[in-house]
Amino acid sequence: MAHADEPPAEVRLPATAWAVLGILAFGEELTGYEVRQWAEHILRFFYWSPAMSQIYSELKRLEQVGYAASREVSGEDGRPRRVYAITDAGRAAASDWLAHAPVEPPALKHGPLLRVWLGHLADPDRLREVVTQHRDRSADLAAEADEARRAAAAVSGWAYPELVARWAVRYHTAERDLAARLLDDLDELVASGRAPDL
Amino acid sequence: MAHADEPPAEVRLPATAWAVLGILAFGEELTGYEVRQWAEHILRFFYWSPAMSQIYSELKRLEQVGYAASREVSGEDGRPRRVYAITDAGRAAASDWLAHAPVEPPALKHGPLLRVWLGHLADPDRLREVVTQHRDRSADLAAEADEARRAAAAVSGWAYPELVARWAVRYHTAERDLAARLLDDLDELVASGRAPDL
DNA sequence: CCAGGTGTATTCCAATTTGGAACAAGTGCC
DNA sequence: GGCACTTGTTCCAAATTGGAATACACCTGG
Repeated sequence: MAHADEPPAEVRLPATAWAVLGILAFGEELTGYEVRQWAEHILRFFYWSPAMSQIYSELKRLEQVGYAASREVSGEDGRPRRVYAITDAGRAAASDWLAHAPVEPPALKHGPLLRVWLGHLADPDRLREVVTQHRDRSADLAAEADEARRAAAAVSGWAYPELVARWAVRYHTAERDLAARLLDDLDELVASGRAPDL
Repeated sequence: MAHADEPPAEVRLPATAWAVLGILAFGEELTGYEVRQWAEHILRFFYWSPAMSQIYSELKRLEQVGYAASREVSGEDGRPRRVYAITDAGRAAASDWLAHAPVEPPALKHGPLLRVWLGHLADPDRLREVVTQHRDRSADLAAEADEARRAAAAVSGWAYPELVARWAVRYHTAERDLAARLLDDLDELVASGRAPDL
């Protein structure tokens, strides 16, 4: 039987919660809104952007379990806002999670590829359009990731985010190239006449 | 005011529903269980594997809106099972979706990278371990995708799935290489002594 | 000075999606 | 005959998402 003075059974949190706590772990006091902006800035290159509503509810949960603390402050405009900061317990829990939690494999939902997979139901020109769009979007993302990388490089203590941003540049560049090659394969398929009709 | 003989307002379905309908669109009558297996086989390389429960509920919904039809048959073992097939309306709706629905950008949740991003909270050896694991898993996935590619190549009419499988091989190979480079960057960071402490 | 747009900040809700367990019945192995 | 495994299906609670709604402050133009 478990006795009472064991370390409190680790609270099991979804990855999203850790991502939010991770943002706080960079040390600033942030509002939910600002957490959202950080997520948009960096996280989005490798980890979807959670909905506002989810960020706010995660912050509340983090506070409930003692990993974050909030206080009400009034901004320059006099409006009250609630800022959150990570606690020591939160930092410890995050470290523990990093050290011990099993790592989920990357989850990918690739809309453009799903379309190609069902290519037999579509017009070849439409497929080209879908893949072209994806290629261009990937190129844009790579450029944006590179800006994020430069921004991270300018901040001391952001060596890891910089590394991740460098990875993100390469990732989205690879996506661009993969899309370009897919486009070639698509053209070749159509040219060869082996494309199943719709 | 809309009049009654317009084409029925397109039912708005989540992408998952289209993926399931897409599996049926390859023409076979399948049980929910078999749909699941197909998803495991191919879809997983570029589109998460939905939960069993979700597949069954999507099938029911597809039947409700008339995109799929089911009948009860008894298998070789005499047990009753419900098989689903796509209808003409379903095929038309899928084509229409392919042709007109806006394409969601790929959604990625990269657990391993999230860990690296929070590297300042972790032991460098642990980070190496996480990334190494990811690199090896990617290599495995690339090999498995290559098998799927060969399987698809053997079936006539599967030109598009084959194309997608080829893309998947390249994608997971790229992931493997990206992980390897990240590992190098990690080592370099630690060697340079610029790694923020935990 | 008031309307309207934009940025900050937060909350609420319905629908989606997930994970997991539970149930059931056949098959193959020892 | 017992046991594990595969096929096949259902149910439920929880997590997650998206979207809209609500404020208030600031700025711009008429």
